[in-house]
Amino acid sequence: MKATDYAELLESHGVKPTANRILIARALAAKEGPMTMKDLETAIVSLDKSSIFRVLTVFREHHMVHVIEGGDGGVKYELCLSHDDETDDDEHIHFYCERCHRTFCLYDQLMPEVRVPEGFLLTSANYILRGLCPDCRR
Amino acid sequence: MKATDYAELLESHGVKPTANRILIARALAAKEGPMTMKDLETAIVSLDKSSIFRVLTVFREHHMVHVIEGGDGGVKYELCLSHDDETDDDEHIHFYCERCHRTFCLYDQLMPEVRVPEGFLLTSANYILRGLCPDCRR
DNA sequence: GTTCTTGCAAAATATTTGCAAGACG
DNA sequence: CGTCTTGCAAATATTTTGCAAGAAC
Repeated sequence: MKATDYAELLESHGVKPTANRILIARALAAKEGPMTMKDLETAIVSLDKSSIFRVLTVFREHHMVHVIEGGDGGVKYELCLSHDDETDDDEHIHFYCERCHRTFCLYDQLMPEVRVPEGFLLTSANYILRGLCPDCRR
Repeated sequence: MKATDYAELLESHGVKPTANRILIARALAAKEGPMTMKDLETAIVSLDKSSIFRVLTVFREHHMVHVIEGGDGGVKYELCLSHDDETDDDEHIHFYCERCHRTFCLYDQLMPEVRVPEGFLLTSANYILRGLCPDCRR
């Protein structure tokens, strides 16, 4: 993907495409699987963590990223490739390995449909499995 | 539930039933919905947070509690009423309200079955929905 | 006495904000 | 100019550990 494509992705979510935001979107896209803030700090040394934090806050508000939690207490972010500014779609299940602390995307396992009780408004969901990955299991 | 019942619950998970552990199990059972460490610190002023932390660590290791994440980055704990020392069962879905920050238990929505890829070993799961609760929606 | 548990203090992490300077239009 | 964004520093919040005293067996 080119920088201009990221600019378009940002705009389609109603986010002004600044240089830093494109950088961060790019870094998120480059990595297979979700990233923590620390991952991003390591991947983009030129940016301060507060800048990363604030960009991620904007991304969250505009549903540019999926927020993944449930592994080890930390929050992870994954670029959302759909263009919806209101809700998170294209979400999938993750698997967190309790030994090596990696998070795997189970792309083919979409969020199971659930019945939300009367009156609740659903905007996003987070389904994470925990256990041991093939490498750590043996 | 009486204190002796909690002692039994602890023992059935292979945890020695000390006074503090029973206190914490009791506090977890008393509250509708999962609790954060802070909730527990507030509920049991007589205990130091490090003690609570370590008790929760023991509980986790012995699958005495479900670890709920995915609301606001914080970790929440919920007493696990089954007696299995190896895996978490009786898990259900939660709903986190992004405005009032409460977490609701959807007791009737059990964890949807998912197909775990070859080689992965599943020990627990965490499915949390996010959005607005009936009170905050209006 | 040996081992496990607890409380206090403090370290280590992680998240979030204030503020002034800079970029953008 | 006026508004939005950024970087640096610093404040908060949270989780985790060291260690000595106490309890359990």
